[in-house]
Amino acid sequence: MMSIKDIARLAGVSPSTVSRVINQKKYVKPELRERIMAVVKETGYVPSHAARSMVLKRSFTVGIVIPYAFNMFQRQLFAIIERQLETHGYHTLFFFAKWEPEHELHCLRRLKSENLDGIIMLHEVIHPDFYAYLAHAPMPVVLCTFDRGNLACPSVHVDEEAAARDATAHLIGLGHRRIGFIAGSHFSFAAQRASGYRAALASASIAYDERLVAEVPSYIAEDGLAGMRELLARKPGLSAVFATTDELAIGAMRAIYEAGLRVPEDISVVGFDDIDVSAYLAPGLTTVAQPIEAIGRKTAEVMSRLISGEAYGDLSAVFGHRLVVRESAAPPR
Amino acid sequence: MMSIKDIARLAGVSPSTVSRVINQKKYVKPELRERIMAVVKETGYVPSHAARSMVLKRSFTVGIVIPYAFNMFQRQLFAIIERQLETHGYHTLFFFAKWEPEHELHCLRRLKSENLDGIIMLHEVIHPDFYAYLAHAPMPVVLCTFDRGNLACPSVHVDEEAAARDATAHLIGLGHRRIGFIAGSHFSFAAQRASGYRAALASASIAYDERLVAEVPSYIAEDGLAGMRELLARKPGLSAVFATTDELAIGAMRAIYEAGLRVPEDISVVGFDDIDVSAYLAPGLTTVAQPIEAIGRKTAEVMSRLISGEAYGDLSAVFGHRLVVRESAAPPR
DNA sequence: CATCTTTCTGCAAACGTTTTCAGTACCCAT
DNA sequence: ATGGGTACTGAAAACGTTTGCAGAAAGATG
Repeated sequence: MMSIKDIARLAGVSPSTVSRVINQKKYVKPELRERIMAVVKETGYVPSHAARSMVLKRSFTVGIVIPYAFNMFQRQLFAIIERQLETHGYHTLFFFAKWEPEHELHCLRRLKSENLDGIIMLHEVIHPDFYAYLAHAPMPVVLCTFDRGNLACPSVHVDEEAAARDATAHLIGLGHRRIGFIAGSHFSFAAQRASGYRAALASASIAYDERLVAEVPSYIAEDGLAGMRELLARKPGLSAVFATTDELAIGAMRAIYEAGLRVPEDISVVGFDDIDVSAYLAPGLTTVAQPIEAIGRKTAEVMSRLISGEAYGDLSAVFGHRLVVRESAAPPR
Repeated sequence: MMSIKDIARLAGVSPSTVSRVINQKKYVKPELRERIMAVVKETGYVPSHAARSMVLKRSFTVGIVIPYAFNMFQRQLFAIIERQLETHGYHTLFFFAKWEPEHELHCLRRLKSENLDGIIMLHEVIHPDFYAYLAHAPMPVVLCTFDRGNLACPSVHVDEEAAARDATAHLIGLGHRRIGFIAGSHFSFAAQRASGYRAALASASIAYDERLVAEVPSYIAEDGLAGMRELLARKPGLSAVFATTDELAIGAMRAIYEAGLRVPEDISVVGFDDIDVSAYLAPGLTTVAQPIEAIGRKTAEVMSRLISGEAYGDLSAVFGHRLVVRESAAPPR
């Protein structure tokens, strides 16, 4: 590949001058500038990122750690963050982390090797070494969609518990009393949504019944299908179900359909996240929407400010949620 | 950050020796090796990717160009490719390209700057400069999900036209005669699927009627909704519709639902891609499945072999498709 | 005409690695 | 003792950039 020396040779100048032209520094004779630019255009020369990042000791790149099996909410979110970071002048490097300590270590190694300008965690990890690194990382760290008390970095998220409470309360308000719950695992948002579910029941003086709860290992529609099948098999006489994510809700709706029942006539369904497809289902999925665009923008903005040297101060943000009422939840018959 | 010199100093050896230990070369006294490894462990030192890639003139990284607004099929596919590349020992760098020539140029610049070991195109581009670069790129290029005659690189894909023909023929076989089509744009797969639709009609001696065709700008459910609404508004008396992608089909199903009609009783729907969610819709979406796992594996394998120096020979692969019959298509009433 | 800026350019060092080369120390066979 | 491997180690160059420094040329000021 062409290097800056080749360009210098072709233009009959020194590499320093070429560098100055490329980086738009002052003090280069217009005539030379033009001649060099012409050579650059013609050869299609682009400076090596590696060399550049080595001498500048920064890469203009933000690393973003996301779950290997990201769900659609996360998919939308990281696309937004990527776009926003680009407008702030940063590239984005993705690190897919499996839910396995050793793979996380592998990720961590790469993370360290890339001398990033910042790290966005869109994913909670298991390995303590990972958190230990984040706590003392030489670059800013921002947590997105979750919080972690013992980590002193800003975090951007919604009040998951309150949101789940509202979703459940919506079903209660419609007159439901026997409300199933498809619970997720691993991540703190799952626990928070679960406790929102319980809190809503409690404030309506409805006893918590564990026969109404199915815990599933992951967040894909398949798990929602399995979870709902199990719930139906237990015959706890439920008239509604709240799922930890929209994808689980979609699977649950399928299970209800396969059981020969109808949504919402026989069983109401409420999800969480308001992923793109939820509005296009038939019936449309009632769900609680996170302000995904705002979360993504804020995350990128906070990161950008931290990189520019702003203090950690309190850049955290907790956004409000919004119940999106569609057709999948109705009063019980 | 810690550099190899720091490790050398701490272990009381020269950087060369540390390098040899890290890269598991022979000829290092076991005692030294241990001492150095201990320091590496303790400090959490990881070699700089930039410095490494500069001197080795390779980055062990494959770039993958995907559409900015990737659909769910592409999302599944790039996750598979990423996973496979990892097993081959390569990292993956994502380049999101918008459907705009200038943004493609921006991508191209980054692509050049990263001294990649290979490039996988999961996305067709517009700008001729981009193709010009690919044609003479100093690293292997593999096209995935599309082909391009004038580019001498391997490509991995299905026979889009045959697949679309089968999908349409399925509807014809069920007895449909007035079959709508929601056509996509930009990409060659859209044109190929469209010609498959026409070919199926032709072999059943059904006249092509452009009032049955709605062209949409993108591939999200929203476009399927709009396209189907338009088709219904034209009142061409259709009893079935074939959509260029599953996401368009989902939007179309929603439009049918909103019109107070039912799938498949009033209108049958067939999609293309078999994305994850299609199996969980109610009714399940009849669609044509691409062997996504095989496509992803093959793409990564071909890339890996090319990087290892294998000749371009004929590494291309055309995979077969499979019609997945679910409940969204039935005989007309 | 001398001096001082200002504008411009190139040399050389630095960034963090890998690898060639030259060397040292040791062992073994002459 | 001499020679020749073999096992090991470090100095130094190289990769492609940026930038501080020095110096040159030109213009401005006294």
